[in-house]
Amino acid sequence: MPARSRQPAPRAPAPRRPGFATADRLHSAAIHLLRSLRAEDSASGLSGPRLSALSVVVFAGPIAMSALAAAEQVRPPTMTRLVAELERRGLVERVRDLDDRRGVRVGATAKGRELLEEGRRRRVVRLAAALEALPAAERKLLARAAELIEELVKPV
Amino acid sequence: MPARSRQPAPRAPAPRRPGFATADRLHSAAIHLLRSLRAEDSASGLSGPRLSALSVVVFAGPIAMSALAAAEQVRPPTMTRLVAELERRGLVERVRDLDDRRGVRVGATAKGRELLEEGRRRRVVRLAAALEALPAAERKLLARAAELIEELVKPV
DNA sequence: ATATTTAGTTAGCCTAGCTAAGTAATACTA
DNA sequence: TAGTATTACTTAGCTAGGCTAACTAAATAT
Repeated sequence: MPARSRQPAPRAPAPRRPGFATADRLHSAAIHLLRSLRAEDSASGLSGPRLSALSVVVFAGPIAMSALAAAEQVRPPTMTRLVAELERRGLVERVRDLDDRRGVRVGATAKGRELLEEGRRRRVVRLAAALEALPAAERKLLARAAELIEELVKPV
Repeated sequence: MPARSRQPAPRAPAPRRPGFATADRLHSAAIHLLRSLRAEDSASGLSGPRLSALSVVVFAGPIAMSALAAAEQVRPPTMTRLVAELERRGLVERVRDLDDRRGVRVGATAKGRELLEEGRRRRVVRLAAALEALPAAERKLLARAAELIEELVKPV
């Protein structure tokens, strides 16, 4: 389904499976949650794909182009271009791999790391602020829900 | 933060607010959940933006171009092009507004409605299948979490 | 030594976003 | 009521981000 649809999807006419209605609600909630946080990203000055690629570089340390492309689910030429732009902005560095000189290792610069951390903090702080309005029990419930979702998704 | 990052974001070094850690986990979980379902969309033969626009047309009935653009958070010219393509494929129809003949009403065709419903069903069925592996109590917890999230997000 | 495979890049195409400018219809106002 | 301003949408033309195909260089296998 569309990652950016504005309205909740029309409810299923006949939920044939036990978890169908729950799945539908959870799905919509995830869409709406991420949409509401996305607004924070514009402050970074990076587009979604660039920010996403940077986050993998920061998280996964110096990483090969091919691995980075796979992580971002794009083809190598797309990643070549994204990394070229991040490098131009001084957010990442490309270093020839000494063991295999066909290869390249992409690593984050201090500037790249800082930019990413600020952006992530903005998103999460915004969500955390909303969570503070909830009773502790409901925050707890959401934390547990997050765990369950990660487990559901992991094997897929 | 990037909507499509592959890994969980690095954990916060010092969660200064009560809900910070929960916010961080929930945020990652939502990203991972939607990413895992996105694979189902390719079966529709429509790109994300086209599918998303179609879903609004199906859900919000015959709708003005400007309203559709606003719903999708894009500018009118972008929507003109998306709708032109959906129309070419026989998924929507554009009808001149009789009351205000500057305007256009975009409505879904039967074909468009069917295509959308199939796609949504694929996504939700996939998630529902995963949910069935959980005890009823945990499914219940997730349903409640979805409600809480919708409320958190609504006023934003 | 040569052939094959692998890692990345370059070239060139399409889709999706944008702004600016144009057209046609409506609404205001003097 | 003539004329101006506003509104709804489209067209033109730009950039970014996705793709495949084809190239270069290095490593590996025969």
